[in-house]
Amino acid sequence: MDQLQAIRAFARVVEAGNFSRAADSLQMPNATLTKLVQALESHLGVRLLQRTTRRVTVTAEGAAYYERTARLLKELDDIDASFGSAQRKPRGPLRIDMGASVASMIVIPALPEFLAAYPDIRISLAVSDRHTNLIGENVDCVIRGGAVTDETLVARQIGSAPWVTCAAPAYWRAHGTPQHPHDLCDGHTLVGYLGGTGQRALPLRFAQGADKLEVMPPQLFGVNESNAHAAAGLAGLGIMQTFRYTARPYLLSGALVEVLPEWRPAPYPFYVVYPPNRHMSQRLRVFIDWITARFAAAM
Amino acid sequence: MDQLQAIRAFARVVEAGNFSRAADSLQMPNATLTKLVQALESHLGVRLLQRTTRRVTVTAEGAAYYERTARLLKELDDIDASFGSAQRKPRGPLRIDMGASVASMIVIPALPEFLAAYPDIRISLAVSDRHTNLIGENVDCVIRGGAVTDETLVARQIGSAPWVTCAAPAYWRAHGTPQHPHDLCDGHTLVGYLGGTGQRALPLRFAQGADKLEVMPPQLFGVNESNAHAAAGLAGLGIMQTFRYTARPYLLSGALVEVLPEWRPAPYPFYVVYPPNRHMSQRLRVFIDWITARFAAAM
DNA sequence: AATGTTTATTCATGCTTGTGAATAATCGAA
DNA sequence: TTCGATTATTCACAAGCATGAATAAACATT
Repeated sequence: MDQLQAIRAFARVVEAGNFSRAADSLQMPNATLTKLVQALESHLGVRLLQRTTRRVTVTAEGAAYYERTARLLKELDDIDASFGSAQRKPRGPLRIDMGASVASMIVIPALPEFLAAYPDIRISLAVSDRHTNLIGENVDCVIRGGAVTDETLVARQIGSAPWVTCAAPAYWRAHGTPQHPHDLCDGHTLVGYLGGTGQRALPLRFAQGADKLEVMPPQLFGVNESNAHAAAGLAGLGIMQTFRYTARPYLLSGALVEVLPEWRPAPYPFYVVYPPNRHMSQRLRVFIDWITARFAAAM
Repeated sequence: MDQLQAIRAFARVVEAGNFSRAADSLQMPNATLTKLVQALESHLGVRLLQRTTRRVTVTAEGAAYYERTARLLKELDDIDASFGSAQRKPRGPLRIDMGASVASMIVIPALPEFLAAYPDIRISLAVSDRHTNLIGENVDCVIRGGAVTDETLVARQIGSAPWVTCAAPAYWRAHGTPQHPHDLCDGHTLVGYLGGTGQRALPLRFAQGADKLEVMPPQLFGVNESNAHAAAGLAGLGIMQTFRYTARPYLLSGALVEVLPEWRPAPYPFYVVYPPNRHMSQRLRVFIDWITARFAAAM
C-alpha cells in the first residue's frame, strides 16, 4: 500500500464529505479511492469512515487520524516545497472558481499568456458566483466581487471594477436620454441583474461627491447570469448597470451607450479568496500575482 | 512514486552507508532501492546522495532531508502504532544478534513457543559476539553478556548466568579433583575461552563470601566460540569455566563434572540492548518481555 | 598498469495494482 | 410502498511497476 497516497485519499474524503466528490477532486476513479481507504483501514486495523451508499461519516478514530496525519502531510509538503522551489517551475493542478464575466472577459482571454509562462500548471476553471466551500470542494481559490464575509479565508484585493450605466442606442432613441438619476424612474425600464437569492433585482446605484442615490426603475426583465444580462441590454430590453470591463467592447463599437458618467458609483472591489495555508503552493502564488496584475490591466 | 517508501528507502541508505547493505536490511532488491531513491531525487529536484559504485555520501541537502523526514516517519509510525496496537497482534520483521550459546542453548530451542504466540513476527537471527552497529546494520536488538559500554543505547538486564567450573570425568581421573582454586595451578590445564581481541584467554574467576580469586592454569587450547569451547571440554582437553546453562545437558548426563561449586563467582549479567526510540515497535517489546522471562527460566 | 572484486544502475519480463463497467445498496420523492 | 437516482463496492482485465540478470563503473591489490 502506498500509505501516503492512502492518507491523502482518506483526507480528501473527509474534506469532501463523500467518495464521489473526493474522487472527482483527486481526478481518480472511485474504485481506486475505495481501495486506498480500505487498504489504510486494514493497515491500521481501525474503521476510519462509516459509509452507506449515500452517506459517509467520519468515525472518532477517523477524525483523530485525520487531524494527526493532516499536519504531517502539510509538513511533508513544506519540506518538499522547500527543496524543490529553487529548482523547479510551478507545476500541477490549480482549481479556480469565478464569475462568468470575470472568466470570459478577463481571465480566459489572458490565459494563454499565463500558460505560456507556466506550461506545467493545469488549470480547472469553474464558472459560478455561488458561495464555494473551498476546502470541501478542493478549490484552490475563487475570485469574487464585493465584501468577503468568511473570515476563515484569506481575501486579497486584486482590483476594483468601475461601473457604467448604459443601454442600446435604439433604447435611448425610443425613451430619451436621462440627465439625472431620478429621470430613470419615469418612462424607463431596467434590465435587472438578480442577486444572491435570485429573487429581487439589485437597484441601480449612483454617486456624485457626497451624494449617493439608489434608483429602482420598473424591471421588465431580470437575469442572474452576466452574459445573458449583457445580451438583454444589447437587445434593447432596458437600462443596465454593469461593470465597465463587461461592457467595454460594446461601448467601443457603439452597440451600447453610457449615460450619467458623472454619477458612477464607487468601483466594486474584487478579491482572490483562498484558504489560509502555512505554505501556499507556488503555483497558487504565481497565479495570484498574475491575476492581480492582469485584473489591474483589464480595468 | 510511493513517497513514503522512497523516504524510508533513502533513510536506510543513509543509515547503512551503502545501497547493498540498505537493500539487504530492507530485504529489497538493489534495483528497487536504486529506483526509489532516484524517484525521490527526481520528485524533489535535488540530489540527496552522491554515489560512485563503491562509495555513497550524503549531500548537505540529503542530510537535511533525512533529518526532517526521519522525524515525520517516526511520528507516522507512532500514529499508526497507537491506532493498531489495541487491535492487532505484533507483526513484521525482527532482527536480533546474540552469542552462539545464547542462540543455540536458550533462544532457538524456545523459539517455537515464541513464534506460536506471534505467528506474524519474522525473526532474522544473527549469531555473533561482535560489537554491532545497531542502527547502521538495522538490527533491532542484541543480547550481550557483561557491562554495556555504549551509553547511546538502552540496556535492559534480562538475567544473570551462573558459572560452573568443570571437565570431563576422564580428565579428573587423570589429573585429580581440585579441593581449592589454587589446586588448579598444579598439574591442570585450561581450555581457554578467548575474549574480545581473541589474543589472550580469560582467567578463571572464583568467589566465596568476600574472597575473590583469579587463577590462570596453563592453557593447552583456546577458542573463541562457545560450542567449540564445550566440545573441547567434553573431549577432555582441560578445565573449562563456562555458563551453567551451556554445560547443563552434559552435567546431567555425566559427560562433564563440576568442581569447586562453593567457589562459583558472581553470576554474569545479560542484557538486551537496543537503540532508544520514542516508540518501541510492539514486536520488539513482546520479544524483550519474552526473552526476559525465557532467560530467567533457562538459568 | 592491469586485474579482480564489489557495488550502483539499467533492461526486459513477470507480477501486482489501477480501473472501467457492473453490481448492490441507500435514500428521497412521488 | 414503490421507484428512480445516486453512490460505494466488487470483479475481471489492462497497464504499470518490481525485480533477476546483465552491464558498467570504481577502487584496492598485485
